[in-house]
Amino acid sequence: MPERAERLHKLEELRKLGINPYPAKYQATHTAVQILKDAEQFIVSQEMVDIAGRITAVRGHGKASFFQLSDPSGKIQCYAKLDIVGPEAYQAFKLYDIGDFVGVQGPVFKTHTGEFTVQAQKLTLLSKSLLPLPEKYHGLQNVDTRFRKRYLDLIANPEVKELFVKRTKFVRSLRDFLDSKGFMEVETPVMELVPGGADAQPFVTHHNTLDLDLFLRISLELHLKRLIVGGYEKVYEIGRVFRNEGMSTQHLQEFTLMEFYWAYVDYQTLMDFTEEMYCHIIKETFGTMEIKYQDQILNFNRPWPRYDYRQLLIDKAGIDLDKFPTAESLKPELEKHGIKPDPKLGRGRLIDQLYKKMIRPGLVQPCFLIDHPLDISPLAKKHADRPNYTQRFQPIFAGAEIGNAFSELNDPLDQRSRFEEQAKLREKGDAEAQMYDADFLEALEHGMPPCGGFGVGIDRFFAIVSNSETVREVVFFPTMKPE
RNA sequence: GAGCCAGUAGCUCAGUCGGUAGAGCACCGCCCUUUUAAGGCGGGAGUCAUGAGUUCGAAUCUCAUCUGGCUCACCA
Repeated sequence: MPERAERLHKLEELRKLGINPYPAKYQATHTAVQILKDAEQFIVSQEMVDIAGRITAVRGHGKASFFQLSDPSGKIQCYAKLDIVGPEAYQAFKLYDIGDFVGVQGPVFKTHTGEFTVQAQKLTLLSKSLLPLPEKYHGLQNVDTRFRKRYLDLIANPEVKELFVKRTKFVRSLRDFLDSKGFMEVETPVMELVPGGADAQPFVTHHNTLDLDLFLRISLELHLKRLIVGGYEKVYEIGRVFRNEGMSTQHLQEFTLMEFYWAYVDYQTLMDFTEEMYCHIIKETFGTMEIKYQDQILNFNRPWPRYDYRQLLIDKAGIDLDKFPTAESLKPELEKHGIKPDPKLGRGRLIDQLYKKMIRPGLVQPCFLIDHPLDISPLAKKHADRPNYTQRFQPIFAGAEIGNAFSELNDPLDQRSRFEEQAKLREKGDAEAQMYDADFLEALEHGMPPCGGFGVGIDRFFAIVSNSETVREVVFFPTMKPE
């Protein structure tokens, strides 16, 4: 690595000049953007400014040099001139590299070509870098390297840095919204004896002292409902969950889920609330309700249409679920549409396959899918007058389910029989059927008030509304195989 | 998990028919005191992803492996 050796040599040279290449602190007075915003005033007042940042470009001219300093606010040009900084400081400056952190103190001026520039009177090395940065013009393109060394991506590609600022804003506006509506943010265990609340395979870990296998949670649901049993009426959690499944542009091994539970309301109230919440955070984050996604515009303005699950399958696929009460009776319908049904799977999964193939891709503009079949909703309350359907909805846009909610099942005996049904599916080979959680059933038997519950994967939601190609783009360090 | 594509200097990329490994940026030396991807002259820098094979000779052809991307299938 010849460049590294060269920089190590410079490091020694700097030390010989009596310069500490790694000082502990620096007190800047301004950011790049602050200076640029009021540059005319700074020129008139000749006030000294002081900024700290990383050198990201150098344009040398012998006894004077322009260089670009980048800080989190943006970048600004600086000028180091032998006559002004003095021979020792200029000699040291020649040993600086692109990538080094420096502090620059001096007045602001305007160059012949009209660029506001800090005229360095004092230069302070704040950290010497030993490895070169990616190229200044093309940046860092290699996706593998961008994800493995995200810090280089953030340095080289400003739009990536901006994307993550947006993500933070997005999550904060979600949190602010829920707080403003009187919800309490809580934290519940990541390691569980029984992972529940979703159809997914868990990661397993081991507790040495107890000699006990534990699962990483796949959802937040069952613990949050225990808190509703405990007497809270409005709780939410934003937390990481883990699913041991395939990798793709739409799936992560760990992702951030938000779930909230609200006592005494049903899914209808939740649906209005969700519409309001989504519109709020989109407006707060992006300042508009019309979001570009690939070659389309998603229009989030309310109200969003609400489509009945059964009716939609009738309209779009010509299949009335009520006429196919068993898995066996439904299989020919799947085959008719070119789906070959897995013999291990139950009626619910078959319905799900049908929906994913026939319905979901066509749902581009924001809408709600409502009243899902019982078979695919093991934790949702039934409709009193239609026991094969549940009080459930999913917000959908860009052909993806961005959220899931229902009137929570609080009948402990019904919940017990649903778990038993899931257990049978597991025995038949459905690895993603839900596990029997006796502790949760006991909690329900102590009484849970009627309650609406909602969950959404933050990463996918944000990936779509930020027009990101993949969900991995909106996570700093997506899981990668070792090189 | 299946198919297709890619991997060459720190970065972005060329590399023809199999014949000594190339450019720009970055880095080093010299020149240059208002540049904007600064400029000029010169220079250093490589296990061509890895491992086998074919060949007098392989970045190039063959096979296997690794990593990534895209498409498809399944999970938010």
